[in-house]
Amino acid sequence: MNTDLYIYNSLSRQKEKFTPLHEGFIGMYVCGPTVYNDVHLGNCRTFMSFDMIYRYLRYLGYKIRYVRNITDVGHLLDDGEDRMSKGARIDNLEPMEVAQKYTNGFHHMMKVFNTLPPSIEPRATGHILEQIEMVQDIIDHGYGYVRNGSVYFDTLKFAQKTGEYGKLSGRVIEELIAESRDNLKNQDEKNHPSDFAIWMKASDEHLMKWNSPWSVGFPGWHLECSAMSTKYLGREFDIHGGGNDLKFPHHENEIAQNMGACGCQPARYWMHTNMLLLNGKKMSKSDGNTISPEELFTGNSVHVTKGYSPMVVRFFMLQSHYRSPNDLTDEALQAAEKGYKRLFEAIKNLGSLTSPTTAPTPLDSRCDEVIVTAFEDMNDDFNTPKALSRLFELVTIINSLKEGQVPVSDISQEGLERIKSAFRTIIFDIFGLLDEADTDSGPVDGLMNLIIDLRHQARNNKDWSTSDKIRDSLNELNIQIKDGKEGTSWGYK
RNA sequence: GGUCGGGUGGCCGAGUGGCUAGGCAGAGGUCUGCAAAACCUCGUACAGCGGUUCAAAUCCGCUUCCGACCUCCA
Repeated sequence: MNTDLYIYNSLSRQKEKFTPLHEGFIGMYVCGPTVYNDVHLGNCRTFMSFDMIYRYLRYLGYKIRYVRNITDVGHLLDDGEDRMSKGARIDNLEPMEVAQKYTNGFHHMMKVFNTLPPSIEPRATGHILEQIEMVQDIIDHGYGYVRNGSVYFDTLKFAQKTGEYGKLSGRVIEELIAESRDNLKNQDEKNHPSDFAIWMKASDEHLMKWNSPWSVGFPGWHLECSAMSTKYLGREFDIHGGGNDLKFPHHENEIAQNMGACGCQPARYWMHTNMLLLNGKKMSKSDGNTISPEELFTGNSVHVTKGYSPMVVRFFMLQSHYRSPNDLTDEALQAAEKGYKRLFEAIKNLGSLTSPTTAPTPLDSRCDEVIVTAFEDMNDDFNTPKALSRLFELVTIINSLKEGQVPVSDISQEGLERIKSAFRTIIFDIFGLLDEADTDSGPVDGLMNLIIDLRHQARNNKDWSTSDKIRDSLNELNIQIKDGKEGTSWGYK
């Protein structure tokens, strides 16, 4: 078995063997949400992807410091207004009240999707000092200049000296230079159009502002990630992640800031998740092509015919690779829902299986091979759809054993235990799925056993009208009766 | 316009020079009192046009369509 992990590195545009900076330890930084609005479903995909990655790295035995920030300042709109301030103005709230409200909502949604909390979740407003220090470092190294109280990053100088600007996003600095010839005159304070603010002087009516050596103002958006990743993970760390729409300018500028301040490329592996589409198009509020997590759960949207549970959504996302675009459609969700239920039904069946066989069997080796392959798929840049397909190969075997199409003695008890263990590890620990049907407690099981028993008696008496009435009435209640070789079981449809 | 990534069967979605992806839907069958469930079998596929090759969905070129970024965005 190939136990090396390969990760697609956006910087090199190829899969690379993963080697951490410090053996056994991983530092991972993921760009978190801007908390000025309810969390976007596409955002959820990104964080679920990195949750799966975090979980898999943990499974591999690494000790991980997973840092995911909360952006609560510095994110400018077209008109120059800060997102937080705008949210505050609209809702008539303190900026921090807005941040708290949507942070709470974000945390709730992350919990609903069963993502693990990061090790550290720093806020931009809690790290103003670190950001000011970084601006100073950048100025000291000659890559920042001050204009009217604002500080800009000198991309041209940085590009010429290091040759690094544009590497991640594929931008060519010569083109940026060429562009500048036309635009230079219109540039207010900047030397070059691609220069970006690392500190901005605040206007009087600006709500969120701090003292600095240059002005009363606020940090540029790209700066927080540079400052906080450096603070918690060091100048160099292993993995930096985010949505691929952040590649430029955000991540490109982050690299420039880190290099400008400390002289080194911050992350060894840059990982980018792809977009979530809705009906083949990008989600967009303005043209109505959008759906919120809540609407998806309740079915209260023109885009879906019914609600889909958080775990079905998570399963749906696992069915595509994190680097591929994923098209959310009602039909695809229905398919995912059935697949999810089939998988968890098999897990239930697996739990009830025991075998009298003690010696290894051919079926044992076949299953072992499938399991090994599933982990190899995960080692190949976290290929969850492929690993999932292996699991479904086992689902068929499990069901055959359960229903007697294949004698249970064909597999050994130890072989069964290995499948159980692999399922636990992959489905629950790595994929982060939960059994949503597993909420029954109290009298329901007892009642169902009683009903099934009565139906069994009716069937023995060939009283088909009674037995069918029980079956059909339960069916109307969304309870499905399953007559198997080993007796009758039931489940929610 | 520039940069990057895509177009795979009815739907979603892996694969990336010769070898079954998988899920859902469909057809036939086994089982069943009848069904359902489960299992078995089956089908149609690689956007189009050229080229390279013994061999291409996979590599190259062109065309076309879609998405992301270039301006706030996961």
